[in-house]
Amino acid sequence: MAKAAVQSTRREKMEAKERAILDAARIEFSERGFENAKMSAIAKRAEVAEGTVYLYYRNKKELLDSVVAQFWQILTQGARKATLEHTDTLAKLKALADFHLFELVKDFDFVGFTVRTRETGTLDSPSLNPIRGYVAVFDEIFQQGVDRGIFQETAPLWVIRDLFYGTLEYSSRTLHLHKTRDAQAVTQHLAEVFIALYGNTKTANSATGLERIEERLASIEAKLEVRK
Amino acid sequence: MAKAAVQSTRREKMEAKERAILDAARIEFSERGFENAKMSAIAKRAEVAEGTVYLYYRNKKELLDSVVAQFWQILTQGARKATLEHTDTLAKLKALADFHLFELVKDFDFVGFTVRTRETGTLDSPSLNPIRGYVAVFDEIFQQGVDRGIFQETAPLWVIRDLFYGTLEYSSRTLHLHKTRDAQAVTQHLAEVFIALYGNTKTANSATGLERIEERLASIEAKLEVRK
DNA sequence: GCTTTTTATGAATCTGACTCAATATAAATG
DNA sequence: CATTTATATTGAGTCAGATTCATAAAAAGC
Repeated sequence: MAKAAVQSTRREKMEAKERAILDAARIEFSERGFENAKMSAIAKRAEVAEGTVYLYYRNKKELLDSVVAQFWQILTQGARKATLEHTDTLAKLKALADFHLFELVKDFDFVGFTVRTRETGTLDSPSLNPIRGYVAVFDEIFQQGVDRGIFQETAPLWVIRDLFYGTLEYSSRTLHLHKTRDAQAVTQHLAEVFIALYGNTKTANSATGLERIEERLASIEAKLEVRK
Repeated sequence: MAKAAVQSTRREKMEAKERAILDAARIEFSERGFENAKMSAIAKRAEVAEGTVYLYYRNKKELLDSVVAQFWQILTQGARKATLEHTDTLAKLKALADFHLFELVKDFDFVGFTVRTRETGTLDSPSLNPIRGYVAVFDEIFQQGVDRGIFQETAPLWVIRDLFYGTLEYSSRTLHLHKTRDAQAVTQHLAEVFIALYGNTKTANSATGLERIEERLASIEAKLEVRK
């Protein structure tokens, strides 16, 4: 009994230390960026010796990876929560877009180097997994829309997903640069894109059906044009 | 005369040296990435002493900024060239998308840290100007489409632009990770987005025989699908 | 030619990531 | 509880590489 208690205390101590280092790193990286973040400062913030950091993380880069992974995990939780508050698929999508964009702009400086990590990572890099979990949130919502018959997959899912996240991520940069611009304009527009492009005509009335036909015709014309 | 010749030779020498350093830096950064690029290696490649680099560029970061600026300038030239080969606005847009995506995927590792520079830069950072020049290419094409009456601005231009570049940039990451995926799927889809969303549908038809028309449309779409 | 100004050099400095021999702490054993 | 063994922590020392600066070379001015 006593033995178990001691052991768990030991493990807990180490876990607490690891968490302290990770928290310290997140703060340091956020405040200074990757280059200017000092391992010594992280160690001091976490109240451990410099060498101790290296017992938990192989090097600075790996520490960053862990911080980034944690960031995406927390983001995923938030996205799931924000999304569950709605039942309508389009409302869910809008909520996800709003949440995502808001978070990206809020933690902009931080997200900056999470992106870089993604870039330098290879396909099977473990640092990609949290991001996979995050994009899955979108996939599930869209799939639900298809199941419910209000969306149709007019393009490969990954293409649609990339349009969604790509637009939001890029927009977060411009919104960061131009504080006066309205984030709602982006998500609102994105919602319209989804209605116009993937909205299923079966549920529509005859008046919007006509518009859909015109769009489909235009789309076909474009395909023919491009193919030449 | 002799004096002028000497002066110009001198300036030319310095300009050549500056170019040599910039070229050396571009190669070194491309091959090793920012972190692993060594200033000493850049100096050696440019055949100057290490200290000389610092006469032309304040530090490593500023050297990177210059390389990035050059990159976007060259990209802008290429985009203009690719775009001028078409007269139809939609074809121009498609060409720009294809060019942009192709270049991003090709120089993916390099683009990686150009993005970071953008992120860390402020609104009036000079390193942003080349990117401004680049996005202007899109703006001009879209504006032309509006003038010609085939596009309508259903959202603020910056929102539309961000959707365009955001989708492409994000997709370039996906394409880089999944080599098997087809870039055409992205640009094709993007072209459809533009038709569906911003395409001007002035030419309305009477609502008679709606179902017959829809049947024929489905048939045509199916044929197109098969041809892929 | 000689003086002044500009440009180039690379050894020396400085910073910060990372290592490792020494030390402390906890668990196991008797 | 004392002792041995295993594990965790420390921080001074190493090392790589960016940046500086006293000195030298080259060019311009006179």
